[in-house]
Amino acid sequence: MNKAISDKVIGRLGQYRRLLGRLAEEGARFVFSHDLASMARVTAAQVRRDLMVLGASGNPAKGYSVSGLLEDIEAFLDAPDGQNVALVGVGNLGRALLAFFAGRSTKLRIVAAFDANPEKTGRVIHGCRCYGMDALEAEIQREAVTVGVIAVPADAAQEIAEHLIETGIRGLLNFAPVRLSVPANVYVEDIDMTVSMERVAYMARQNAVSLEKL
Amino acid sequence: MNKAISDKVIGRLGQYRRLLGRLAEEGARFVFSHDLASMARVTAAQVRRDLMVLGASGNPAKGYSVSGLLEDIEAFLDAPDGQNVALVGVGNLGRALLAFFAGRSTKLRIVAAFDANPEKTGRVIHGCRCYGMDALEAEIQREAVTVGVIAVPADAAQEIAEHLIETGIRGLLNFAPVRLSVPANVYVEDIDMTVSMERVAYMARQNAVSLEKL
DNA sequence: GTAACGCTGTGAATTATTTCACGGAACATA
DNA sequence: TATGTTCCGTGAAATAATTCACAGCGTTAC
Repeated sequence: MNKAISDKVIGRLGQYRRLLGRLAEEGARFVFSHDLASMARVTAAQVRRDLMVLGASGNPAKGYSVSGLLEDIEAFLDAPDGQNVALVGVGNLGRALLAFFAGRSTKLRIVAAFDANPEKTGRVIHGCRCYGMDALEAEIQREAVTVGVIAVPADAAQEIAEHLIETGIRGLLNFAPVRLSVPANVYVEDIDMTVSMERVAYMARQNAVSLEKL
Repeated sequence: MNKAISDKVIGRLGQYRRLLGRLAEEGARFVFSHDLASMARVTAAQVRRDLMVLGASGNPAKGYSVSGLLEDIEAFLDAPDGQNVALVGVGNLGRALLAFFAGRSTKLRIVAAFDANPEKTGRVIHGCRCYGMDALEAEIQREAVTVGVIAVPADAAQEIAEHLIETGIRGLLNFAPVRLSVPANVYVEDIDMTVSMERVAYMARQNAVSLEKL
């Protein structure tokens, strides 16, 4: 068995992919680890270590092939046929997410949205059709959805997570400010904007204070 | 000088605060570290270690005082008079953020929003007034804003970050999928939904695969 | 009054993550 | 072909984060 790769590495590989895409557009054929590193704000050693998991290898004189790396990262991160995503909660945030992800990637597609409010049912928002909560299981199975995005109020999130897990979903992106309780074989990534905002505020204050000390 | 506290600890303290608030509403007077731990999905030792930074202390028989801890965390995390926040970018995401944070906290207030599109200027969205980009500096200084939220397209983010930093802001919450280049005394927290989504998709796939191996 | 319990606070150990540092290889130049 | 340069790949070291584990204490029960 291959020794589990940490989520930090996965995240940085995603970063590198984006940067490489930009480089490719600019016509770059090769890139050095320290170039990628400075773009991603990490060290060159970190980049090289991250790329080790791909088995990709570079050339001491020219660096890494931009297109080669892109292919390697894609082969590593993406499912060959892509993965379908379902969004639950079509409020302000849900709609913003639909807009944000609409057409962004062919490998990750938000194929269905669900909302408890029946007024939303049947509408098509940023190319994505809305369903009532009662259609959740059937639609998720029909589309073979593997990832769920939770954009509902905090008090509804746990119930919806359980519902999604019942349908077989094993990955959740959770925007609700609660800690979900899920079985060990389900991966949850929390995007907790409240906590993030508080942290930035705290750190901003520290920086301001430490300046005064100079 | 007090040994810098890691951002992970700050984040968890924010979590604990939210959980304690909920406990207080339910009428709980005392809480054990393992209760808080199971709610926050961390270990009890982790909770106790995090609380050490507050200097707060619990009682071996009753645990920690809920209201006492709340006060201690507040004293630690919040600025006594609160902090003002400015949002740049009033697109789908920006509006969702305004809705999300509207009235949520008296300590962190989004007091102004800015957008390059002149149609937005003058509008009041979820209680927050929109200004043109030319008003940025004056308004930020008038309101003594200390935190900036960047919700603009990737290619505009760096320029706006620089502009915000020029006005004196030392903390940024960045939703644009780019790595900002900022001086060392500015704290940036990235919320990179693309990377998060890709990571969840990858992890979901791993979980699905590891199941097959059983 | 005192014994028993179960928790806190924390030094030490462990684990995870990042960085250092250097041998070896590919290319450029002459 | 030889030589120099620069970077890659990676074991080893360093650092950061988490968990273990236990002494000591407040409470409760008797």
